[in-house]
Amino acid sequence: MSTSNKDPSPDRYHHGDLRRALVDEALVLLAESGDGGFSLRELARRVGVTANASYRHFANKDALLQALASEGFRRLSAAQREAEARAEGDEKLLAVGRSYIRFAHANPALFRLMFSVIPPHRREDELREASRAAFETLRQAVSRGWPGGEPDPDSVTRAALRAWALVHGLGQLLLDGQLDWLEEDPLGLAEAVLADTV
Amino acid sequence: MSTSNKDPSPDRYHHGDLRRALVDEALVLLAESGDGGFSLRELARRVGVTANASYRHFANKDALLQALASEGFRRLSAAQREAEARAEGDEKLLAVGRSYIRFAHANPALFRLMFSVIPPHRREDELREASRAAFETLRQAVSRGWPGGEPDPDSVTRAALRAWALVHGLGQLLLDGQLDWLEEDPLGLAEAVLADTV
DNA sequence: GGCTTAATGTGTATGCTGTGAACATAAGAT
DNA sequence: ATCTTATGTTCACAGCATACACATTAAGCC
Repeated sequence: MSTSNKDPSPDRYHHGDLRRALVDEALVLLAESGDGGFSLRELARRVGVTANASYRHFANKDALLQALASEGFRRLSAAQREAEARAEGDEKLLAVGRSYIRFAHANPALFRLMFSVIPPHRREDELREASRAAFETLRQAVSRGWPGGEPDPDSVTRAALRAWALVHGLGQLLLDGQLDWLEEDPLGLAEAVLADTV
Repeated sequence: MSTSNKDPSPDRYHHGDLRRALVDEALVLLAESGDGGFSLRELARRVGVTANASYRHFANKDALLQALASEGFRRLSAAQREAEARAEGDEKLLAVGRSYIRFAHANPALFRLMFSVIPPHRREDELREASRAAFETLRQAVSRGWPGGEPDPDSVTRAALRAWALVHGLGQLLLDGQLDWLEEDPLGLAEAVLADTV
């Protein structure tokens, strides 16, 4: 399992696949630092390269963050699809909502990056597409869970929006620590409120 | 309209009431800068004082932010009470929810500061009390809107949590720009989804 | 009035950050 | 072998939070 397809010897001037190494380590660093303490310099230090080396692969810090956020949306989308596939009948939509909350809980800094740090109007192509696909996954789940036949597309969108707002609110409260005050564990509380509502 | 109760002449070494001046201008600066671009130095520049002067009144940047967040919770609480008082009968609870969303919309950076920038476990006394009071306001509204008589306190708390999650999610999506894609104005869309749900 | 003392603002310095420009080195094509 | 392009390094700069020593002012006491 070498870090590159060219099996480079150590201590060479050129890294091999610095771009991938940066993204991989950035996901780790982001998880460790909360999104405040994430710096390009610290990232470069960890990868074992100069602070400015990353500028050969990303125009600036924001471009790196866009790549991370895109990766996040792809993983969220995958998690939602798996949850829907695994659950049975009426439980499917609830399972999709739960997977959203769990994703937030498992990846707090990445979640914030995806939704709050980079607002939609600053998304570049890759990120725009990845986020669109993630919402579409949710919308499809809502559509397939529709009671009775052949729903009107606008109604589906509206319902998906409503479902999104709920799980997003729960996820946000959860990872802002707004739910840790009682004996219950916060994640469990969030999931219980979701189950109550749906 | 002097800046102090002592009516100081201009250009004096001592400011008069620097602490209040800092808080007031900080709220303006916060609104202008989004919460990323808020710096103590810029704030000091605007108030016409050295960067370090603020350290006589606040231990550090975080202490200043705590004061701002506390002020935010007091205003949110007041907005919710007014909304409840102004509305009629069944509309009361919906009006409270709407006021929450409107507060977020009108004060995006302050809202983020209150809920995301300073997590509950880092709140100092003043802020802890102010935030507690704001949630209590919402809880009371839910309690008074209860159908039938004498609700069980735990049920009320659970229902308040559910209502909170919904309006918080809508507010968050709204001010993250996640709702500006269609013809409709985002605030209107958020309020419509709220009205659908309640 | 004249003195002391505490409150408050200033100056200077440190170590972090993102990022631009010039340069060095390596890899590939001809 | 030489030229070109990709990639990493060095140096430089401005802005940030913040610590420390100092200057200035206001307030209390005689």
